[in-house]
Amino acid sequence: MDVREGKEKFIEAWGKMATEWGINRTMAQVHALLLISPDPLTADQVMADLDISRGNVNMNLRALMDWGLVHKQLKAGERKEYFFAEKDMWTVVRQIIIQRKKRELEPMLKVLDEVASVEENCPESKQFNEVVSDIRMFSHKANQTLDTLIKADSNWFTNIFLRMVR
Amino acid sequence: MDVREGKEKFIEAWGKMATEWGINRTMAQVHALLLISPDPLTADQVMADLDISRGNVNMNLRALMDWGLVHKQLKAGERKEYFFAEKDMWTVVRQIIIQRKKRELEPMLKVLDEVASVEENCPESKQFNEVVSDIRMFSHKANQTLDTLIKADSNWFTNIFLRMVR
DNA sequence: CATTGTTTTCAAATAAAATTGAAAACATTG
DNA sequence: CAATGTTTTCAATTTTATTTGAAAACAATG
Repeated sequence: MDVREGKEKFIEAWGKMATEWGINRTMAQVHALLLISPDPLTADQVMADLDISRGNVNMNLRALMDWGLVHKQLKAGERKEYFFAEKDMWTVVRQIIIQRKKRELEPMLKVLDEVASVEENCPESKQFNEVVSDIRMFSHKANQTLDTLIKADSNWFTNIFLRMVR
Repeated sequence: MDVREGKEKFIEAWGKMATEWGINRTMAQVHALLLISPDPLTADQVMADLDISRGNVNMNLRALMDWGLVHKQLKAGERKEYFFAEKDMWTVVRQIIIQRKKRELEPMLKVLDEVASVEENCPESKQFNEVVSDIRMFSHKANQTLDTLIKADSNWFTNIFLRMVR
């Protein structure tokens, strides 16, 4: 297979997977493009490569920087801004965990904690409390585990994987 | 807090979280409603409780059954069909892992394996192969780990959590 | 401080996804 | 097998999310 075909397939698959995980397809494609590019790219290059508008590129590059997955690089003597993606996969995954945890898991935990104070005086409230308590414990455990994961280094992560499949 | 308020908050939060994970909000709300209901519900009850159309209820109930999160119950002497959700959280999570792995991770692995055969003859293809190889290894490891998780029982899962945060 | 190159913004347009509702299909019953 | 209760389907509609593109803002340069 040649690089061009490989790149296309990869960018397409990365974008498709993203939509299944609630992430904008184009944002993921910009990310994929930068991931596999050996050098930083300008907004114009991304525009041309993915055939999308300047505004779209700008918005998605900013979003990717918010997620900590892409960084800006300024080249001496040039006015254009260059962008490159974090390439180390463990750092990428860690960054995604940090952001999704903060944006999604933590607000959910807050709601679960609030909602755990329902008084129990009928079958309806009994079932409700049981399920909420179950999900709540589960989520708090997941939260702790993710905190540990975030602090861990790449090797430790690999070790956990190995330990789990053993 | 009273049950009504608790239920509403929970259903809303569950639906919101779902959209952030690429799952239809209504599907998640139907799931939430059945999760916290002490008894199986008919399509009509779901319709009334969530104030959505019959067609919508039908489609989402079928989708939830596809995911293995909801089951049908037939009551003797009644023509209506009743639906109830799997309540055990570990089973719910396992079911979601099984389905998402099959629908998303495995196709992605297939693409990564295909695309790993790019010949390496320029900086572009070198960078491409490095990134793909990295993601590929990572994903295969994740896949193995998930297989182990799926086979594991609830206690084993708890133990892993505990082991990881220790 | 005007010119030029570049980035950012955001209202409007477009595209994608979800929902409705009425008709059709199906199933049970007498 | 007609009447009735129930589920399923799907074209049309509505809602939501994404994208565009042109104007405004910004920044560097002479």
